[in-house]
Amino acid sequence: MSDAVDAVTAQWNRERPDIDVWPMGIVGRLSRLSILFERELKEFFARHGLERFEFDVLATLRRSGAPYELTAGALLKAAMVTSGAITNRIDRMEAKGLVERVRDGGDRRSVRIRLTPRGLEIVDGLVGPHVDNEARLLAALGPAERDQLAGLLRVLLESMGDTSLT
Amino acid sequence: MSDAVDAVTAQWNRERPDIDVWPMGIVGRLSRLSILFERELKEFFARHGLERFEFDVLATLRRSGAPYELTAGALLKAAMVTSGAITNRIDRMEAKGLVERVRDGGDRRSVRIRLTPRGLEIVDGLVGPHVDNEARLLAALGPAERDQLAGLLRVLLESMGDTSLT
DNA sequence: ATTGATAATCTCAACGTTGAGATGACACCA
DNA sequence: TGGTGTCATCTCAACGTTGAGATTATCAAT
Repeated sequence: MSDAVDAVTAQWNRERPDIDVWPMGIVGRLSRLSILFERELKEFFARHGLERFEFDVLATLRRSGAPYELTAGALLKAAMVTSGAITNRIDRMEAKGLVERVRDGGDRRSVRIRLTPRGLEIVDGLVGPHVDNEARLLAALGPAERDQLAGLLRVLLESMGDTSLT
Repeated sequence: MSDAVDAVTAQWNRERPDIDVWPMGIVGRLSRLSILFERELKEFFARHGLERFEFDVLATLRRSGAPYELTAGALLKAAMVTSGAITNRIDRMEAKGLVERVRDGGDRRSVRIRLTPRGLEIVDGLVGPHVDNEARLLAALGPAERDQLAGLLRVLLESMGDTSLT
């Protein structure tokens, strides 16, 4: 079988046989898959009345454990967005009652973002279905292939310096 | 070794041991890698005076072969963006003299976007270095691992229906 | 020929992100 | 205690994309 990227590399081989474009076989597929997955996830969360980024923030807070709060800085690192984006996201989620800003701590520069009872309830009810949905997207792979793929991606992520989030 | 996603799954296992979050090991890494790669590519093209999307359009036209022209529809499918985005991109690239719109064909609804001599020269000089740059990002993988990874990603891309571009 | 359905592109307002800079707070050293 | 550098967050204008609708063209059936 062949996919869209096979067509791309075949074209390059015909037009520029002097160049071995093998890296596109990985980078290109990674990029396209990421877009397609993102679309599916967006659709899934929309069906449950949530924006993609909202679940992302809720899940980051939830998995950090009680009392379910993190600084804005920790959230922006986890989401890989800029500080402006996180401020905006928290503003909107605070207005919807999903999280709240807490400012009592020792360092008054930092803000702690805390899950509200409503936010906790929503994320706890949705993690399971979300994982099931992701599993559906990966159904084409067998158990051994999943482990293999995860392992190869881990090697790359490490080589890019993507370690820890705290 | 471990990466940021290992930290995420470890947190979930502690907080919600009832849920097996293995799909995150793939979807999460794919997403993060895609963002990191995108940043690197953006930086690379900036060093060569190009926007990321500009190279994308130039390369799509170049690899289609002489006379290096495609419809706007073909370009938006290849780039996976909406029609509004492609119109905007072509507008700006036309203003910079990288491509030109040609409207003579049989179907007067469609517009053919053609590489200008300048656009052709730029893309032909940059494909090689671009591929080298991508290879650098993948240097952590050995030859056999690359093939394995490309193959696994192809399976997923096919299962998502991502075939052909024409 | 006329109608209706589909297709390809363009238009444009709404939206979210980026990136640079402002603000306020902390830490260290003199 | 004053000064300097760094840090965490917020502010905001610029920018690009989305998504819906408008426009113009083609095709099939009658």
